[in-house]
Amino acid sequence: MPELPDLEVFAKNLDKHLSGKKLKKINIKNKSKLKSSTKEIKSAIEGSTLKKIFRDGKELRLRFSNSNVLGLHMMLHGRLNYFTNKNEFKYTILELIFADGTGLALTDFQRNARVILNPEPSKVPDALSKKLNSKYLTDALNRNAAIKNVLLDQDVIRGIGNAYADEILWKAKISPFSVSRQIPPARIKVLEKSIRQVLAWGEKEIRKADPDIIGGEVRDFMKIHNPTKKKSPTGAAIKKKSGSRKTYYTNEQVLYK
DNA sequence: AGAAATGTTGCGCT
DNA sequence: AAGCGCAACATTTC
Repeated sequence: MPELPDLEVFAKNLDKHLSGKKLKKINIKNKSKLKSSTKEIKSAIEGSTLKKIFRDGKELRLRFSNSNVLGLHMMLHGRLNYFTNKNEFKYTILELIFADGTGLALTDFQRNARVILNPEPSKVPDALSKKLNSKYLTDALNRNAAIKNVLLDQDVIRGIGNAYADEILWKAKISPFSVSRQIPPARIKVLEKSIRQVLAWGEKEIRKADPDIIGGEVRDFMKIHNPTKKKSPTGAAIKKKSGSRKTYYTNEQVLYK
């Protein structure tokens, strides 16, 4: 269940481990969520050398020497696993086998992880991109939706998920239920900073906890979106609101409405 | 042992 | 008619 900081660490670790290797074979074990045909994917990248693995929004991308790109979206439960010789993981969606024998398997017990050949470039800024400046945010927030929903909207900003949205809003001292249009300009600037700071902090904490991680999750360092904590670092009681996703917040956050 | 978790899509209600 | 909330996806982990 990775969010942006997790994916950022995975991408860097995978890149270090796999870049420069030649892809010998790709086996697609589950086609249910596939947009392109197996044949198209195989002919696009088999025999090509992996140049770079990076993150874009909530996707991992593998770019090959012939410029073809394989996008991987983990959805809720997808994970990546290395193997040698034989892939014995359950729920495999696809496996990549490199010329030196290294294997990488994408697994998902829910079978929702997605594989996309040559994903369309998006105009929506990534949460860590420079295009996400105060002007963009001010325009994007000019609507009546709750601010948390705006942060989670991948058509507004790509990469923020449920847990980090709570952390970001606590840091910015904005209630998740604030009407985004009512947030004053000075607060929007604080929000902009908080997005970058919280995501960078998450990445650092994940790497500290598990330097070589390429799958799964590290969450226990979270200050607010954390079921084991009762109080924020500044001593306010953490409240929870259930919905389709749980929201954690405190009274330290101002409700603009 | 039952609830909670995570992202996206699509639908229905207001 | 924008915005919200819910169900579904299916299993693991606590």
